[in-house]
Amino acid sequence: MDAVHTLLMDHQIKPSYTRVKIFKYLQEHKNHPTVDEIYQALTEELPTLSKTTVYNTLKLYIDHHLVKELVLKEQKHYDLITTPHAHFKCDRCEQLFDIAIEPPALDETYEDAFEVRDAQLLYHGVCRSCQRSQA
Amino acid sequence: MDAVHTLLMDHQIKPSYTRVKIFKYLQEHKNHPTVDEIYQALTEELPTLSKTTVYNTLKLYIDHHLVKELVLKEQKHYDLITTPHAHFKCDRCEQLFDIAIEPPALDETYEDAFEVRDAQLLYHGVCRSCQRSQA
DNA sequence: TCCATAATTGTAATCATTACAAAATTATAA
DNA sequence: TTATAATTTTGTAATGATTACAATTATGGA
Ligand SMILES: [Mn+2]
Ligand SMILES: [Mn+2]
Ligand SMILES: [Zn+2]
Ligand SMILES: [Zn+2]
Repeated sequence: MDAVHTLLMDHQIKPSYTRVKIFKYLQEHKNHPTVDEIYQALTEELPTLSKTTVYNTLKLYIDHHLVKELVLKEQKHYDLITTPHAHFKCDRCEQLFDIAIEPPALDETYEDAFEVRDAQLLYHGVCRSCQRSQA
Repeated sequence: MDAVHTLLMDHQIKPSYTRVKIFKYLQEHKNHPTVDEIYQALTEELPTLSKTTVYNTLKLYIDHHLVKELVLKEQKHYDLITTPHAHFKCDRCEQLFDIAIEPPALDETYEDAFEVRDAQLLYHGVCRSCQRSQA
């Protein structure tokens, strides 16, 4: 038996050959690969693999909280307020709210490894009025 | 004299009619409008306005740190590590690094206004090796 | 007025993501 | 096994925001 098999089965996901391959690729490449990187890497071993399958499979894993999507950009928004603050985006109504929290500074561990020029802190969830307008 | 005029002039930006209009729109709409929203709102008053101009003008303001771009999504990346942590993205080499910082929790002020389901903390800048490979 | 420069426009290209229907595979039951 | 249903995978086309770029227009000084 395979650990990935049992993990997927625990989540009611049928461990098809392709799905297991994609999962194991993520296990062996923790450096936040893109869809294209996953596709390019696996297409040798799985010559009939399609990119849609990679998208579909990742969506499946994300829905089961087995994989996290790093959402780094989207339709851009513009803010005249250039002082540090955070934002909350409602996943229902798509509204964007200001949050008066500053992104934390990097501590000594990272201080000389990275020169930070900008930080973005984004919360996702459901805003109050959208919570109410549900049952 | 106009405050926007002088502000732009201070930044060596010629305060053309269009540029002033776009800037004032941002001043009067602080809710993080998109390019399309800006364009749609101004196209009545400026019938010959083009979206490219909106893009160009915003880029100009961003370069002068008069406007901040909210980068909320981009080519997606996938992370098998679903526990809270932050990321640093190098603007030169595009590499993505893990940072062992948890996004701060929302305090009482926001606690019952927003139901947070996810948080993303992203730092931008230049990584060590890219700093070195410069003069 | 003439000319150089800058600003603006419009269209086409790019490219990641999504939609969707067809094809292939797998599971289930007769 | 064979038929049938359900699921998985595929391939292509659509979407839509952003960018590239060349053409056009406006501006300001000589
Ligand atoms: Mn804001
Ligand atoms: Mn990570
Ligand atoms: Zn909402
Ligand atoms: Zn770098």
